[in-house]
Amino acid sequence: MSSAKKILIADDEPDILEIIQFNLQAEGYEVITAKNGNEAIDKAQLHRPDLIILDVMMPGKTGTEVCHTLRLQPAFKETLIIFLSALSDETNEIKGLESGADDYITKPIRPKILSSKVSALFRRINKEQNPHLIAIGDLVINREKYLISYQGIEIVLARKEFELLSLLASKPGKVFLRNDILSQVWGTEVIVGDRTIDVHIRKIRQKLNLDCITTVKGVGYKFDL
Amino acid sequence: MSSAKKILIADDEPDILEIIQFNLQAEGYEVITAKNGNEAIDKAQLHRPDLIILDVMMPGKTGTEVCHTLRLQPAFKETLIIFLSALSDETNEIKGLESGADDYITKPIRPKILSSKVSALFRRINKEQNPHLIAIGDLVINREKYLISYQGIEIVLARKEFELLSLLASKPGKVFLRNDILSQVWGTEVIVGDRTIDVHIRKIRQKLNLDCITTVKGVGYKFDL
DNA sequence: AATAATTTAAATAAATTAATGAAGGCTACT
DNA sequence: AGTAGCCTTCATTAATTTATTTAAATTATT
Repeated sequence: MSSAKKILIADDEPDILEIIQFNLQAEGYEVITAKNGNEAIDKAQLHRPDLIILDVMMPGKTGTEVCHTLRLQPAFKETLIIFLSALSDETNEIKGLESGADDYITKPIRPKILSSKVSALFRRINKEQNPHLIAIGDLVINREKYLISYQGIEIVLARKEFELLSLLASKPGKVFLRNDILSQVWGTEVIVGDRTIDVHIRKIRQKLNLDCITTVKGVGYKFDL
Repeated sequence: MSSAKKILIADDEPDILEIIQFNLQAEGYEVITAKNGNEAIDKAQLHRPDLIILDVMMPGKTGTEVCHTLRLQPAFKETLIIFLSALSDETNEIKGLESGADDYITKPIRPKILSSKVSALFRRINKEQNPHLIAIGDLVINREKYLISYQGIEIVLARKEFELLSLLASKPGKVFLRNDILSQVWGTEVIVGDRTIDVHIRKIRQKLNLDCITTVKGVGYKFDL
C-alpha cells in the first residue's frame, strides 16, 4: 500500500467535522479539518490533500465557491472533491458536480456510505493513473504485456526489476525516496535491506544499457531520459 | 478499464439496500437505489443501469412485475437482472428465471456471493460479445464448434484446456495473472491450487506442440505466436 | 588532501516459482 | 462392471529471481 492519503474536511458544524474525522481516521486516512471556506483554501494550499470534502453551506465562502477557487489553480485540477449537502434534491447535486466536484454526499452522513465513496474515488484515480502503457521517448513500458522495449528492441526484466522501472518511469524526473520505493515495489509487509534496491537498479541499468536512472545520493533515484 | 458499471438496486428494506450499496460501491460500481417497484422502473428508465437487482417481495409492484414490465421495453431486453428472494425454495427460483432474470440470490445476503455473482454476470456478457472465432496466424479457435486447428490440422483439447487457451489467445501478448486465469476459467466458486494451471498449460503446450505460451515468472502466462 | 559516508559492482546464497512425472478420483461411455 | 479420458493434487526437480555480503569506487565533508 502506498502512503496514507490525506483528506481535508471543511464544515462549520464541529459535530459533523468530528464524526467524519473519526471515521476516516479509523480507515487509516490522514485527516485535516477546516471550520470555514477560507480556512479550507488555506489548509488545502498548505497540506496538498488528496481529497477534499466540502460542506456546501458554510458561512463566508460556500463549498461551491471554495471548489471553484481551488479548481482555478493547476495544483488542484486533479484533486478529488466531494460535496456535503443537507439537501438531497437533484438540483443541488447537479450544481455540485457542475462546479467541479467528483461526488457528493447528502446529510445525514452515513459513515459507511462516506467511506465507501471515498475509497471508490481513490480506486478510480488509481486505475486511471495506472495506464497499461507508459512511453517516454523511445522507451515503452507495457504493463499489460509485461514488456519493455527501447527503440523497438524488447528487453526482458524480472518482476521486481519491471515494477521498479515502471514506478520510476511513471513520473519522469521525480525523485523517489528509498522508503517510497520499498513500500511501493516491495510492499509494507516485506522487509528487505536498502542494498536490495541498489542491486535491482544496477540490473536495470545493465539490461537497458541506457543512462536513464539518476542517483540522488542520500535521497533516492529518479528516472530521466 | 471501461467506465464504471451502473447498478440499480430495488428493495423496500433500507438496511438491505444499504448493505448491497456499500458492498458494490466498494467494488467500484456506480450504485442507484430505489425503495419500491415503481421507483425502480422510473430510475431504470432515467439512469439506464447495466444491471438491476430486484427484491421479489416489495409493496406495490413486486420484483417479478418490475422485471416483466422492463423486459417489454426494447431498451431493457439485454439488461442484466438479478432477483433477491427471502425464500430459497425452487418454485420461487424457477419463477424468477422464467420471468426473465439472469440470476437470483437468496437472503440473507452474503456480500461475497453477491459480488461474485455480479462480476460473473458482467464477465459472461463480455464473453458473449467475444467473437466465436479467434484466429491468430495459422491457429484457429472456434468457440462455437469447440474446435482448434493449427495449419488446418485439428487438435483435440479438453474443456479446461480449451477455455484456458481460448482465454490467453483472446488477447495475444497480454499477460494473464494467475488469479485472473483462475476466476475466468475456473470461476469464483471453485478453489483449485496454483499448480493446476501449470499442468493444463503443459498439456496445451504438448498437444499444440508449438511454442506459443510464454510464462512470466511471478506474474502469469501470455499467448504469443 | 584526507576521511567519512554512500553507492556500485560482483559473487554467492537463499528463496521463489514453475516444469515435470506420476498417481488417484471422478465421470462418461461402452 | 470395465475402460478411457479428464481434472486435480502431490512430490521432485529445475530454473530463475531475489537478497545478502563483501570489496571497490565514487562522492561529499572537514
